[in-house]
Amino acid sequence: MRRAMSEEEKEGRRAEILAAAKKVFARKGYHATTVAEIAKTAKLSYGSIYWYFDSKDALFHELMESEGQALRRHVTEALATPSPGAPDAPFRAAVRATFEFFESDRALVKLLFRDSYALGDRFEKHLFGIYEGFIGDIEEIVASAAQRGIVVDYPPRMVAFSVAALVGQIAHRRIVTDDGLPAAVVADFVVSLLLNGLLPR
Amino acid sequence: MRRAMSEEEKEGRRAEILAAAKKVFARKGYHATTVAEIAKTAKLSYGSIYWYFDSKDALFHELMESEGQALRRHVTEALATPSPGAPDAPFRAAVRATFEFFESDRALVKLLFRDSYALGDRFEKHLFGIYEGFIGDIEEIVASAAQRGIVVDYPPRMVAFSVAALVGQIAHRRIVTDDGLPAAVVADFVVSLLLNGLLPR
Amino acid sequence: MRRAMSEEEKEGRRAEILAAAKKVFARKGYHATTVAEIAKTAKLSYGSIYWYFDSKDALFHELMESEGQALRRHVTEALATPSPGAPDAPFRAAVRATFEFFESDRALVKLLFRDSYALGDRFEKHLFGIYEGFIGDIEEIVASAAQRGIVVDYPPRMVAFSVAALVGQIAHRRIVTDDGLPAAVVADFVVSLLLNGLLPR
Amino acid sequence: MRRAMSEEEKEGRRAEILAAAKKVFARKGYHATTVAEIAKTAKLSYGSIYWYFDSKDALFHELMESEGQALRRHVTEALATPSPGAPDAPFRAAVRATFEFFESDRALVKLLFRDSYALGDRFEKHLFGIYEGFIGDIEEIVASAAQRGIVVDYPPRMVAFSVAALVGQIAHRRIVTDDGLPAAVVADFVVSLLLNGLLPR
DNA sequence: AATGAATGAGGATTCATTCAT
DNA sequence: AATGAATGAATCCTCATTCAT
Repeated sequence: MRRAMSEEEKEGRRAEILAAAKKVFARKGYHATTVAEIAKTAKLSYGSIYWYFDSKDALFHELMESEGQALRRHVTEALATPSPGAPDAPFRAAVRATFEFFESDRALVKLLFRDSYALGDRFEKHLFGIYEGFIGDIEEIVASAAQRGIVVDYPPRMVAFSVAALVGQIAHRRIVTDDGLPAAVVADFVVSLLLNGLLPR
Repeated sequence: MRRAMSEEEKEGRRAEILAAAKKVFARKGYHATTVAEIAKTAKLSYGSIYWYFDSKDALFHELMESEGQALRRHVTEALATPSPGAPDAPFRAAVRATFEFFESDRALVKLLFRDSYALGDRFEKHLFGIYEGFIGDIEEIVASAAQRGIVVDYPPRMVAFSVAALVGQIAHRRIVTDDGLPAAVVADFVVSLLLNGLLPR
Repeated sequence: MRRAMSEEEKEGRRAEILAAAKKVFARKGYHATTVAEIAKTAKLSYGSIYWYFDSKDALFHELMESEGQALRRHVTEALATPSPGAPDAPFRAAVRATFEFFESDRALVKLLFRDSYALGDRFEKHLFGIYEGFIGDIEEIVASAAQRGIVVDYPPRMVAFSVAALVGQIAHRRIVTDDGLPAAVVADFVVSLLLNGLLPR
Repeated sequence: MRRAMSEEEKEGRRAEILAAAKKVFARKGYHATTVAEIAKTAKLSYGSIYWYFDSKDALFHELMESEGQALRRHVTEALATPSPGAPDAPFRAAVRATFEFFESDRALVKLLFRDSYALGDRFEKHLFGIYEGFIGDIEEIVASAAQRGIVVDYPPRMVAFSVAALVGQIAHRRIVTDDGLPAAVVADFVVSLLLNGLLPR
């Protein structure tokens, strides 16, 4: 009989499984991923996954949740760094930070912009919970910018969603098709499109 | 029907099946859709589907193909209608036509912006064939606008993709979450964001 | 409305279908052969087979029957030709005729020595009806030879079966694997083995 | 059993499944046998078969392989036993051993001389690998006998095949039709036919 | 805690056969 | 007589989940 695992140990194991799952989901997509392969990648045996997670579904949900949080954390941190100069600087920084985060983590992009669609109704609600948190972060920036007249006066939630969607889609496309463009050019383009598009003329 | 069918009749039956499949796929998503349910929706028996299509996969591919073509046809037609006034009018018209087409066919949106991810590698290549056709149409407009100095000078394919992606994502979001906004407002917003974003200042 | 077919016409059609079936069964084996392919090979439409035959099974049975009769006819004719000389001449002739018939009709061999096993119990009884007829023909020769002291005194039915089986198996093997031997050598071998084996010392 | 199995235990379970499969295949033939029935016979649930074997096909292949090996082992052992007396004794012993093995295992005979034809091209190559091994064993005996002038000088592979085919066919016939003969008489007959047939006069 | 054998529901696909025309 | 669309039973295989050890 083995001794009880401490909470941290258990959390550590969970994190390992989540990391393995992320890798496999990203490579194969939700449906083509089997629990067996996640276990194998996590160097765990077949059924042990179920000691840490209730189901494949639950594992996926939790993965999405944690990835969503990581994304938010990253963007929030980027914004906390004071950006000098122009009044549109925070906005610019947020867009750039998001894009760069996506560029640095292709598996995340696959998860958010491909696999998140895999579960249909079963996930849609939950996904939107996560995603909406992120959108909400951006919304705040947008709203405050709008108040100061820096951004056109459209429903801020929609504006925020547009930002997230555009950055995400472009990042995803770059993974699937090779556009041959340097990341910097694409980042400039996205920032420029959104800034120009949203700043009042 | 148990007699020889003319080519048109046969095509008609195929179209019925495609329509049924579209309905079911849109409601449930690719994986949750069973061939049995498509058959039932098409008021056909199980195996008859296989008289008209080689497999569930093939049926899905063909559906995507035909939906992609319908989309392109719609946008192309909207552009053919001469739009009076400002030089950015064709561009504006294209964006609006796309958005309106999406608004008018929610199942199409589900198919293009959710189920198209369902097949993973098995479909990615084919999907991009279809989708890229559509992107290519937009690219032409963008490129010609860029030449005339109406649009900022960014890689036109990326610009085109951004347009398609943004319109699609916003339309999709409206289906999944109720944003409570009138279609006209959203259409204005999209057009404005893209036009302002892409026009040189 | 078409005029009634004469009996001969109908028989002709049946024969065409049987010929087509023989070709396809021989190429693919019973189970891998679909009724559709038989119809296609016979240049007939899908369901028409069922106007001439009750089922795939019945078609196969009838085919085997007619092939079995052809085989018997051939061997009987060969024996009717008076063979001069040695008293073992008729026996020799029968073996040779059988082998040559097999060499000349590879599809027949596939049918008799491969596909006849395909139906399991469903066919075993019937097959043995056919096959036993052929064995019976040989048995007569064997029995009369035995009476005249030309052949060893073993149960004639078993002797007859051995002859048929050996010739058949060797012919079959030549089709499946290329033994590189001229037919004449193989024929000599078979005749020699059987004759020596069965003649009293 | 829901605990880790040792390698031997696992092999044991595989062997149980193979035994169950042998029984069912022999009774029904390859195509009429369902995986469900094999599972039931092995007192396992449906999907468990797939824990041990990749497919029905693979199971069948492996079964044939192991049966082929058992056959060869048996004949080889019989030959290893020194047989006294006449120089043709080893040959006589081999034929007898083969026949007796067939008599003692009717399922084996069904498998080798009926079901081996069931898979068509999909199996022909593999079957011949197995069968040819067996033929090869006999060939060696034949070739050495031929060198010593004990056996007529015909292509030894063909001679070997003839031996195997004749013994097999006769054994198979005895299973399907009741010839009413004691095994000893049939064994004598086969040995006598082959020996006389193959010894030089 | 961990293992991996066992389970069985679920779903795609094939194809002989039927039958309206 | 002939057609070929329609039917649906039959079966293989996958894989999430359970559970004895």
